[in-house]
Amino acid sequence: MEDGTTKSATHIDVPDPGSCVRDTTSCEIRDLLDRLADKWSLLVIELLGSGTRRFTELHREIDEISQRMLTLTLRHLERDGLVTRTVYPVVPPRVDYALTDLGRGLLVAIEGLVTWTRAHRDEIAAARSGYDARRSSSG
Amino acid sequence: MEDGTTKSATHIDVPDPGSCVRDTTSCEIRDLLDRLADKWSLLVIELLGSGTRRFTELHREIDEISQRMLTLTLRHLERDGLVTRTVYPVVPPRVDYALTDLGRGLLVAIEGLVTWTRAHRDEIAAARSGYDARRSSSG
DNA sequence: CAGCATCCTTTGCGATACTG
DNA sequence: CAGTATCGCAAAGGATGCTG
Repeated sequence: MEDGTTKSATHIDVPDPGSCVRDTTSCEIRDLLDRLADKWSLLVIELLGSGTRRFTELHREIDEISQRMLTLTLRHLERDGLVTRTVYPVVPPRVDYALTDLGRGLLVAIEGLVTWTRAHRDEIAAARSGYDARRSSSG
Repeated sequence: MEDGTTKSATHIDVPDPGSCVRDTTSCEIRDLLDRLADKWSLLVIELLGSGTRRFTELHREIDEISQRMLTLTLRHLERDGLVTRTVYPVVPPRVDYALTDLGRGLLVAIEGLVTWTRAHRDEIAAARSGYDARRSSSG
């Protein structure tokens, strides 16, 4: 368990996600998803976008997250070079998390999507209602 | 199983994803993830970005996808108003899928992320190598 | 061709208890 | 405070077989 060869389910062992062979769009999207398409990464990035946080601060701000998933998410982001982890050798321990330049660049791209979502929420809701109505009434 | 009340695991029954109560960023991100953060949605949207496709064409172009997941993904996107599904009453059957205007708008936002990913692949790969090296050599 | 239904495996995640 | 280790469940997704 000391090296990366052994697969561990829960320990802080961040395996190489979908190392994609060919250089297709499919690959890039898979890459993107591996990095962001989990339950918490985007949210953590967004929060860190407004400034450095300690572990517990993040935990409080999200609070539906378990410490396990917060740790896992942060390690994942750290590994990808999106956030920095700074440990202060004090008691009680203090660890700060912040976005890197790379992470801030990604945040910008993410904001584009968030903005789009915000702008088109109603249209999507309407589409859903229409779809559901259509298939429950007749077919 | 005829209406939407019964939860079915595999049938084409697209339940309301995370209907979020409060109107926070957290909510919007959850919404965004519910729509895009599965294994195939982004890829399908990208493909349809270059033109209408039939079911089988999509299946061929992705080909690691199962028909089940392709169907599920398309229904999901259709329900959200991102793609249209056009059935031609011919034998053998023919069904065309295409992006809606809404879907094309989303595609633009997605392209931003894909572009970012493409531009920073190397940095991320380097960050990973560094991280892994650091933690396997000393700590 | 374009699905639907069923079974089964895998993965993600939460809950909980423990530690430097 | 900031984690780590283990357990267990639920949801996602794959494989296969059947149908109009």
